[in-house]
Amino acid sequence: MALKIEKIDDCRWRIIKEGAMRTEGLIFASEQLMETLRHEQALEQVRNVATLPGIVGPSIAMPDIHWGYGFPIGGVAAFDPDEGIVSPGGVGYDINCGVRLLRSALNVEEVRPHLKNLADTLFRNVPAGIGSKRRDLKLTIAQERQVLQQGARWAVEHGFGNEEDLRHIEEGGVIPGADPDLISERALERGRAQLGTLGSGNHFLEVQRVDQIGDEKAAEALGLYPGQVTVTIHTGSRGFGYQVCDDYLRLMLRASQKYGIELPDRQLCCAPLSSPEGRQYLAAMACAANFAFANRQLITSWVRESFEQVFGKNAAELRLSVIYDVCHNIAKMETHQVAGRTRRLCVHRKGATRAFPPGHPETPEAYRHVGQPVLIPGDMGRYSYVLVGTQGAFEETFGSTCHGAGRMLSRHAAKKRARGHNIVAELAEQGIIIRAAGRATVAEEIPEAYKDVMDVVNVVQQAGIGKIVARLRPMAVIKG
DNA sequence: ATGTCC
Repeated sequence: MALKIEKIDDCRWRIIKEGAMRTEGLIFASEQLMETLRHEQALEQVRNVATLPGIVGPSIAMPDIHWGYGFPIGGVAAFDPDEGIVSPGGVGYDINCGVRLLRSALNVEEVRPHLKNLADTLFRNVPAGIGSKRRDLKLTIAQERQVLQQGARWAVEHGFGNEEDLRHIEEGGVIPGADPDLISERALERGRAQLGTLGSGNHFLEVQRVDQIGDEKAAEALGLYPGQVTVTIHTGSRGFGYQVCDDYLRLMLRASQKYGIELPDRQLCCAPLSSPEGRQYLAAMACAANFAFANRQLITSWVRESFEQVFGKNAAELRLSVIYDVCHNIAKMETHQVAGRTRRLCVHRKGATRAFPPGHPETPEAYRHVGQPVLIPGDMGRYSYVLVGTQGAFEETFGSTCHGAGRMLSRHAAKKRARGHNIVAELAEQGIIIRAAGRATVAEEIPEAYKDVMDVVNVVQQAGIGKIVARLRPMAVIKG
């Protein structure tokens, strides 16, 4: 059935409510981005999400939306705790995939002469690639269970980082209510040697330089200035989160039947938030989210160590501090204002980033006057963006915004496009050093496979659901 | 995204 789509304004479109839809769809896109989306399955997925029980407000799509498992990637949907549901497909396989940004006291001129050495050292110290493991940190199951409950705090308490880091992570780096008893043996076994590894696909570790400032006041609050060197870590919960998602999809298929939930697509399988199955998923999901927070915290520690080795400077001189760490694949109970009423809601963000406004109590004190930092990676050839959350996002999108450039070519199409090209050499000509575990991953990740992230963040800023603070250019990229 | 199918 063809979707009925109408233009609201220069950056908003509505999927008109009809049939089994309980609410309308709201798409953030420019005219130009909408042209690329119009025939995408992803928009049907926005419509499908709108049929789910207890949805509050519209089924939302960000400008970087693309097709995902059940729910679109780049989607936001909020559900009432009594009438609504929670769905693993609304979070994604990589639970708490997220981005962490570190600033440094180094500038581009100081780093450039050591860049090759830095890339090699980072590549050696942070395992990358599918199935990558750390032989030096293989946890016992008992230790792993602690990680699942304590998240980034576990890493800090074991000598990897400091209390200051924890204050600059969404939720302080630990989601409450995690219950390791709800995790399968298989998930525990897969996760055991993967803590502190980067993974594959679009995950990366990048040394960058601050290229442009969009908002002086916010940049100053975040400690960013032109020519400064930063580091971005983009990874999630690895095979652990994948296995948790897989395990719970099975449970949710049964639960959907048990509670008589009609699904336009089996991949939307879910359970009422008020049911034992719904609560179990949230408690298991919290374990995977905490695994990912610990993962990014450990990698941060090895990034610091790598810089110390390469530059022969100590931590106090390098000042590699965490600006922020934010999730873009998660479902969380949050407090929002809906039609003038304060409500607790379960907000699913799948390929969407929390973007809380200035003054929000959950924004770290150092940033409270400017808004919560929002980290938007682009492709490895162009740039990434730092934004802050806005009141507009809080009112219109449950405090959410986009999460990246958005894939334009499938992985298969990207590999075809990359044929006959030496991507690593071509990027080296532009002064960007790539160190990758596998050639295939680099081909899948060619810059042309992605939309220009600038187009995406411009829509977000124009719509008022995010404010651009700075643009970051890649210098060295570690890939899976 | 993912020991890319236990």
